[in-house]
Amino acid sequence: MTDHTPLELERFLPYRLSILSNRISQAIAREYQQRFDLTMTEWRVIAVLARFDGAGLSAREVAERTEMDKVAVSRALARLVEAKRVVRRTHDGDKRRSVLLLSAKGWKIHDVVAPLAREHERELLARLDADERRALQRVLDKLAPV
Amino acid sequence: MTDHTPLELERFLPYRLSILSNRISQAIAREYQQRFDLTMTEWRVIAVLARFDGAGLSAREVAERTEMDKVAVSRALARLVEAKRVVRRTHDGDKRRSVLLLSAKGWKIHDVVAPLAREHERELLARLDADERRALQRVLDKLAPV
DNA sequence: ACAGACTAGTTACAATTGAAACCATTTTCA
DNA sequence: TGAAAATGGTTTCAATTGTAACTAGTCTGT
Repeated sequence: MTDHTPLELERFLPYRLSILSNRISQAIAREYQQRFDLTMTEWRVIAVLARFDGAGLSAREVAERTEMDKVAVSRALARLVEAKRVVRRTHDGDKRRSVLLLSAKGWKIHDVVAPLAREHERELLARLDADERRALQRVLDKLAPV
Repeated sequence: MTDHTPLELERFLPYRLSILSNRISQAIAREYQQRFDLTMTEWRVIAVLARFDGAGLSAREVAERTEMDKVAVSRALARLVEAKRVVRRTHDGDKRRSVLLLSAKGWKIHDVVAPLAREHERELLARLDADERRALQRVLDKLAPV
């Protein structure tokens, strides 16, 4: 008799995390997707460019920061530049590298979506008490160190 | 002067969850994908069929339980049935519905992958102390109620 | 009994994605 | 120096996925 002990999916951590994460990302994405015709990948690119404002990140750095692969980033950037949401110049001193900055248009989107995303996060966290919030933060630090 | 307060991605909950969840799922998936030529979708189908052993779930019920959409499930099932890892019969009394059961082959895979997945989970949770584990559980219950 | 609404599941087609190959440039080091 | 390796980024092609439309079967209300 072999051991058929099944996975209790509804308690299995990787599964629950995946469900939770999908639900949350989807909820936020729905809003900005139709409102700005923005994919999640594109939004993340905008978010890092805003976060490292003035740094003139390269595509590779954006990829690192977002943990997305470079092809995805390259494509997102192509669309963003095309839509004039991001300005792309060439690095002086290294002609391979691009220098990326949000345009006014890009900032405008950021300034709407970022508060919206924060609001969403706040609503989520409101379901937890202070202890639980702290614990969650600590757990994330331990499980997914940057 | 507009408010450019950027999102601090590295502290933003939805983002962190998404990174964490992807890392974990990928880590487990890598193992069974090459070892059994099994996609994540297929593995989840196997997992629920194992979990509700004997119930003879329909495709729709599998879709509900896995929170995947019915087309994805339909395709996963097509491959699983083709590979004789799942047996599909027709429900008596409702010829639309299928009745799904793991075959011996399917169980064999389950009996390797399930412990492997559990082991992975255990390693993850080992990084947390008892309090943190409890807190995580509670937080998940609150944020993603079944 | 049977028309219309509904449900289970599949198929077809377009859009998205992933892997590998690719180009241009820069770095390394013999 | 300059040949080989490495890096930033894009392109290409195939595989995966999402949406909508579809088939087949069941249920509902008259």
